[in-house]
Amino acid sequence: MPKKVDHEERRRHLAEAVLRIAGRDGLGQAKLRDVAAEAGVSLGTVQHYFASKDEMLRYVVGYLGEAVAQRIMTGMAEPAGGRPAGSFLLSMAVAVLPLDDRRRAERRAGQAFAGLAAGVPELNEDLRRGDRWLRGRIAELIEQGTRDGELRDGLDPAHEAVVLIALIDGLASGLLTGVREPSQALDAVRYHLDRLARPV
Amino acid sequence: MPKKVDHEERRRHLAEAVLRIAGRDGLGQAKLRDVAAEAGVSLGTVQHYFASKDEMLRYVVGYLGEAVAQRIMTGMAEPAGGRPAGSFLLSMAVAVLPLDDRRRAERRAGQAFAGLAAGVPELNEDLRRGDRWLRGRIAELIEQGTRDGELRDGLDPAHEAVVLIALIDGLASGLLTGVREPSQALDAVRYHLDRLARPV
DNA sequence: ATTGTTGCCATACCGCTGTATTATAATACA
DNA sequence: TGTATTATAATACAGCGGTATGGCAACAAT
Repeated sequence: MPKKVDHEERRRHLAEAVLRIAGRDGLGQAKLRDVAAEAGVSLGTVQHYFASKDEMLRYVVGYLGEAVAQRIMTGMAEPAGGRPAGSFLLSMAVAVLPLDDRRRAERRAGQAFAGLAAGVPELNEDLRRGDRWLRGRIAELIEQGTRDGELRDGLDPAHEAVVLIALIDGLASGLLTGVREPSQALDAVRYHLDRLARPV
Repeated sequence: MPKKVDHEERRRHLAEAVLRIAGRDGLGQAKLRDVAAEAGVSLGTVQHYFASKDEMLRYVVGYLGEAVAQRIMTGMAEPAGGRPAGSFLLSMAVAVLPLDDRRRAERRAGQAFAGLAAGVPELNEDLRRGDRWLRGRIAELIEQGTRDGELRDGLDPAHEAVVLIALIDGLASGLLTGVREPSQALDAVRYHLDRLARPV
C-alpha cells in the first residue's frame, strides 16, 4: 500500500551528508537542519529516517566503521600471493591516513566519535574490538614477514603492532591539525617500515 | 579605591575548573554555568573575568600550552649532565602521556582544541610552532645520543623525531579512548626507544 | 477508483546556553 | 566617615537546535 523507498539507501545518503559536514566543519557543526540541507531534503525527512539525533549518530558510527574496515581489508586482500608484508603494511597505512577529503572527513568524524566514546561503554567496546582485530592482523603480517626473511630478526610482533598503529594514528592527527604534510607523513611511515626490513 | 583581587589568579582558577570538566566530561560539556559551579562561583563572576566564552577558551588554550611546555622542559632540563638521551626521551614521553587524571584532562582538552583549531589560523600557527620546537629538541637529542655512541648509527634525527612524536600522540589517543592500558603504552615507548639504542 | 499507508515537508514548541542588565556587598582612598 | 569603584551575584533576554505535531502528496492493493 505505501510508497516504496529503500530505507537503507536513504540512511546511507544522510550518513554521507553527515560525513561531508563533519569533514568540512567538524562533527559539532552537524546540526539536524544542516544535515538535511546538505542532503538536499527537509528536516522532517531526516526525522523520518532517524528517530533522534543520537540514533543518527550511532548509525553514522556503524557506517563509518564498516567503510574503514572495508577499505583496510581490500587493501590487505589484494594480490595476496607473494607480496611482501611491508607492502601490505604500507598500503594499510595509506588506506587509513587522511590524505584526501574523503579520508579527512572519516578521520575527523572518527576522532570526534572517539572523543565522545569515553562515556558510552558500548561504543568503547567497539573500539577495543576493532583495535584487537587490527593488532592481530598486523602482528600476523610481521610474523609472516619475519619467517619469509623479508623483515629483520628479533622483532616482537605484538609490540610492533602497537607501535605501528600508534604511529599511524599520531601521523593522522598531525595531518588533521595541519602540523604534518602528506609527504612528511608518508615519509615517516616508509622510514619506519624500512627499519623493520632485513638489512642488506 | 576598589576591592583588590589578583585577576590572573582568578583566571587560572577558572581555567583549572574548565580543565577538570573537560577531563571528566569533555570540553563540549564546559558550559559557562558549569564552569562557574565547578569553580564555586556564580555565572556573573565568570563573565566578570572573561568577556565571552571564546575569550575564556582562548585563555585556557594558552594556559594549557604553557603548563605542558613547562612540564616537558622541566623533564628535559633536570640533571642535564651525563644523562643518556634515551632517558630524556622516555621522561618526555611520560610527561605527555595521559597516565593520570591531570594529564588525561590536559590531553582531552588539547585534542578538543586541536579538533577545533582547523578553522582558526592563529591557533593552527601555535600548533605548528609548538611542533617545530619539539621536533627540533628531539632531533638534537637523537644527534647527541648518536655522537655519544649511546644510540645506533644511521638514525635520521628528523625522521626519528617525527616518528617519535607521532608514536606518543597515537599512544595518547589510545589511552584516552581506553584501547590502551598505561602499561601497554609505556612498554611500547620503551620497546621503540630500545631499538634506537646501540646494540650490545 | 478508492483507500489506507507511507514519504515528505512546514511549522510550532521548548529547553538550554551565551550574553546583557541590574542590584548589592565590599574595600581602598579622600 | 563617606564615596567611588570593583567584585559578585541574581535575573532577564534572545537565539539556536532537538523534538513534536499536523497536513499534504504519492503510491500500492483491493
